[in-house]
Amino acid sequence: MTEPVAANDFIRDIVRRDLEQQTYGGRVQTRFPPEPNGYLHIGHAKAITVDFGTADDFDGICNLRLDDTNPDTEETEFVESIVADIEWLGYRPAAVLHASDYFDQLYEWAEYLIGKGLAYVDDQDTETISAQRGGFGKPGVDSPYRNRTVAENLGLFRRMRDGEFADGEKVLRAKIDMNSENMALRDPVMYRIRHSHHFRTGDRWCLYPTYDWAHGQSDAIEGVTHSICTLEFDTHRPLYDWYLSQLPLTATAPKQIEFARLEFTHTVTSKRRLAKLVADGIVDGWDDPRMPTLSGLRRRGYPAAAIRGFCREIGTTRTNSRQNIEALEAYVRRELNATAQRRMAVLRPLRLVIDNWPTNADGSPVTEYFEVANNPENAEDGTRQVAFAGELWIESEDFAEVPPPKFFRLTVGREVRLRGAYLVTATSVEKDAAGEIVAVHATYDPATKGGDAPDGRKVKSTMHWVAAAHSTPITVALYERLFSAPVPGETTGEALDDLNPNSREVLTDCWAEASVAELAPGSVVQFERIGYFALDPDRAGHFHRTVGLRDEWAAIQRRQG
RNA sequence: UGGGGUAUGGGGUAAUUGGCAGCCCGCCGGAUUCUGGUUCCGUCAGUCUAGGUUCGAGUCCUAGUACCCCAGCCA
Repeated sequence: MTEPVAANDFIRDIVRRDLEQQTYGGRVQTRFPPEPNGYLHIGHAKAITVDFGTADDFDGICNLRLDDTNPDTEETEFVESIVADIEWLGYRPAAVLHASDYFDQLYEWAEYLIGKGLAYVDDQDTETISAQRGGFGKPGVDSPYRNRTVAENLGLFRRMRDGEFADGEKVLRAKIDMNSENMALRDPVMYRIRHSHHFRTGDRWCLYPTYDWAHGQSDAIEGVTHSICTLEFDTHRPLYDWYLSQLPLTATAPKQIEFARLEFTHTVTSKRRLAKLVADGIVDGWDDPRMPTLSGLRRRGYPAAAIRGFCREIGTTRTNSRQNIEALEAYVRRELNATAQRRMAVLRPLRLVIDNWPTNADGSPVTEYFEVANNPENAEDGTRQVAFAGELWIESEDFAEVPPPKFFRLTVGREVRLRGAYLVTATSVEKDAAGEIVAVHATYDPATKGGDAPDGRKVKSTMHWVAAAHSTPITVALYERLFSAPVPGETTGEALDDLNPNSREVLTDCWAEASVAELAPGSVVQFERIGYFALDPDRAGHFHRTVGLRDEWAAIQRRQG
């Protein structure tokens, strides 16, 4: 699939203008700044394509910066997965950096602000500070500690750093405006005391900067020009700018730009809630193929190019929206149709017996081999040999004793094509004591070898099949969507109660043509007329359903009610 | 409740900055097809509301409405 040209969006307009006006001396630098407290998900894919894509388009650079300012939630495991997922998506950071690299500089700047009388140590607890902050439309009140002297603040702040106080006993606050209509400006907390082990800095610090105090300053230290983030930080921009304007910076300060995050129907994209699915054992881990994490989608066979193409396609805006998950799936199909090899497999087998199939001199059934294209969309993928014999498996839904309207497939008296092999006509059904069909009997027309009738007669259906004696058993995890509701638990924030009980369904009595044994682990194939399936990297013969084919027959049945 | 942000077909997203509302997905219909897949052609359908300015408004003005974000020592 050719990658579409990058959309013209408002972020690129801003960058273009800064380039024209030489705001940053012709430089463009962005950053992708996830907190390493979970795995990256499809929502992050959007941010990644925007951050890296914008830099790429203007010959700039984009760093990965792990925003590791909260030691209680962050782990090395998450850093490693983040690095791997970005690479898988097709981007390479100019550098892998950490906010914790700047703890010393941040501390120094905090003392600088204290020196300017712009920060103070507050002895009150969270609840008190929160109450004093006021509310929407209600002004805050000054902390009784707001007017401590510089010397006193400095002394206290150093003692905070030196570990003389317990968690929560004191905080450092910026002295801005307790009456601001922007809540972010009502003396925000810059540092809190946490006697916690940090996965990188260990026990060196018991003082940790908050997001607001760390983020813009980290951008400035790295030389970021355009700091692209999501919409919820919009009201933080004045604070972002305030900090930078108070510091002794020599270069032009970076610019925060916000855009709408990516959300999907039927999909949770909140790290907190994804973490809960993992913790509750509802999924097998962050990379469970049903998860919307990049590692989950990868295991499930979603091509990175499809995700990239989708993110480009939907553009970058400030409008909150929710994408239909089907739209992403359409991109996956488009990509896979061009790249996935075709194989035949039968998921719900029904025995088809060709009564006039010849036997060898010794009485054993004849085996015939047909050459079948690996991908009709791409001749370079070549062909393979598929065995055919008188006992076959066909899809049970491809036979109907009493055919419904518009049913083109096999029924007694009807001729259909077995793909690449012969035209066959069903003659009778065989039932067990309970009346269930256990086999269908048919005759084949030897003149239709390869699937074409010399007299030019047409059949309405071409079906897939597997020769019983030349097939290999496989298991297939269907992975219907994890949430049946379009917007799972959005209003309550907790409700994961619309979990789809069928999301884990695994079919075991499945047969595929023998050649699937040669498939590379992790590769994605199209089982013809069924869908795309990814071979599990660690379990031979186990397939994850990536996405189904567009299903015209299902649509017809729906229309018929 | 104060502030900030956003509104274009069923879902997304454009519109040369006041000049024919375009594109993608979907839906529906048709053609092709050894996958009821793919491909191709076609149809349906939109500027949040009410006023105003203008030869002309998605775009400008006025007044409303709806939705999202902010009162963590999370990010």
